[in-house]
Amino acid sequence: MIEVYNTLTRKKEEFHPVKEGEVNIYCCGVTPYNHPHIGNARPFVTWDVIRRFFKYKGYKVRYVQNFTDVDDKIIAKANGENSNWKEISDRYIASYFKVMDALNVKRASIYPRVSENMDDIIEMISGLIEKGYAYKTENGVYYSVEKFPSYGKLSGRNLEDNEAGARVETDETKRHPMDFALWKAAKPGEPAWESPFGAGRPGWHIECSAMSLKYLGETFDFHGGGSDLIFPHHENEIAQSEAYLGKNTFAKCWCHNGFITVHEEKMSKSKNNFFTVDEILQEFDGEVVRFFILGTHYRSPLDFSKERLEEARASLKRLAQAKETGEELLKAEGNSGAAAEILKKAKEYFKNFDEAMEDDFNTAKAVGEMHKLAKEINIFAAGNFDADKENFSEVMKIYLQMASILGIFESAPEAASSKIDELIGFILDIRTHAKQDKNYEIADKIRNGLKEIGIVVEDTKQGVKWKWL
RNA sequence: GGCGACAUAGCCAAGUGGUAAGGCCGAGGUCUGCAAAACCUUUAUCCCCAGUUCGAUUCUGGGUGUCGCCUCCA
Repeated sequence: MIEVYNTLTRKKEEFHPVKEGEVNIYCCGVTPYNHPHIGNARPFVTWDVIRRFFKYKGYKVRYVQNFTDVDDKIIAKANGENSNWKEISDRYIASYFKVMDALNVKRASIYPRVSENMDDIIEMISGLIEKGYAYKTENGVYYSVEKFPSYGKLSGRNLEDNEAGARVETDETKRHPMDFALWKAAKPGEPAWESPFGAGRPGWHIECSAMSLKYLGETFDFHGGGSDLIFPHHENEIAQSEAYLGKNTFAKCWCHNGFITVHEEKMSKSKNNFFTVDEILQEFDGEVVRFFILGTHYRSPLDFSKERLEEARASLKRLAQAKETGEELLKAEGNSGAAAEILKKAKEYFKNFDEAMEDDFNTAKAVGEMHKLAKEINIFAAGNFDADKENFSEVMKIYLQMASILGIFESAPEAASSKIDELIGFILDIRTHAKQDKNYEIADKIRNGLKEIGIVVEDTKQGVKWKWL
């Protein structure tokens, strides 16, 4: 039984998939206006492990992560360096992928961008206006929070509380201070798209509602992101989506990770106390950074420092050493040492590991169980120059299964192979979910690209398969 | 001011109504010509007070402290 903490209900809930055998996840991605810092990376490493775990459990996982590629900060940055929003967002999206590859984060099923989903966003805004949840002003289109009675249910606020703390700067054209922009009317020097309510660009929150609906449907299993997104971003997403759909069937479970802090203070771009992943990678392996993040439960705060990273490195090294020791023992001649006892222990530790992961993805405990097995492997290897191969290779399989769920110790071929799997999955996904013919073209493009590097993709009744030429 | 989270060994970090996983550092040891590396052994009564209970670190109430959200933010 998998239990996951739901921010909406403030308790752990039993997981039951919306669709049998599938897990559908939407995680808010980045606004690409800068290189990702370690705090940005946390949710993606977290969800990467969650995805791996569900996959291990036999689920088909569809994971959608957006790029907010049209945004105030991107525009500001572009204007600052005499560039344009597209160039800026492409640059930092590339940087994002580079960093995620270094952290061994698997690619999402799809990375929708605001600029590529404008029609769906506009359609949703139109719907909200028609249903009376939104209104037009000279500045754009606003969502009327007073029309949505359960506004505040995720963050545990009510409109009065918010008013008390509302900032001084108010927009006179809004009906309520908490009303938020769905569409911002075009301004000189800013990119704009045509719409029935005038040229302009989307507000921040509507994109995630529109794109999650488009790629995951009306109800899906998990919606994730950093806990700073609870209010207002996710609160607003709920208001938009549920008002638009006319029912409260949006994300079933809301998951929020804690922050990475520096000297016990939240790391953020505005506080200028951040460390980009790039600069950390100068000194530490991506695997170490990943392991550092997994050493603490995802909902707890995690204080960043060089000392913590060094600790993570030492701890990870111990695990790596045990892997080598075990593998060497397997290669050794002979087949006499009895490994039945250690296999029994390995199974027990794996059960603990699995239960830890089932309990709100407790990676910190899971890592502890892996260490216990590492120690057993070391002790066993010290006393047996020739092991009972059959049982001991089972032990090592269990050990590597733990590693694979955590996403560590993946050799280059394994990583490449898993990347190919992702791409194939992506093709399959497009075929299943595509609305537009254009998407089939993309699938064919990927297929042809793979062929160029020697991989043949075949359609079968069981799905899409691949092999080396 | 409103809402919320957290408080476990030198450091980091799990966890449970019946006397506390794991890691790092330190100490001792094995091995080695010495050293290093590696491995083994070893280190706590859980912020304070009151209550519930046969029994609380774990539940309840109160305090203290730290952090976060309420403004862009993963």
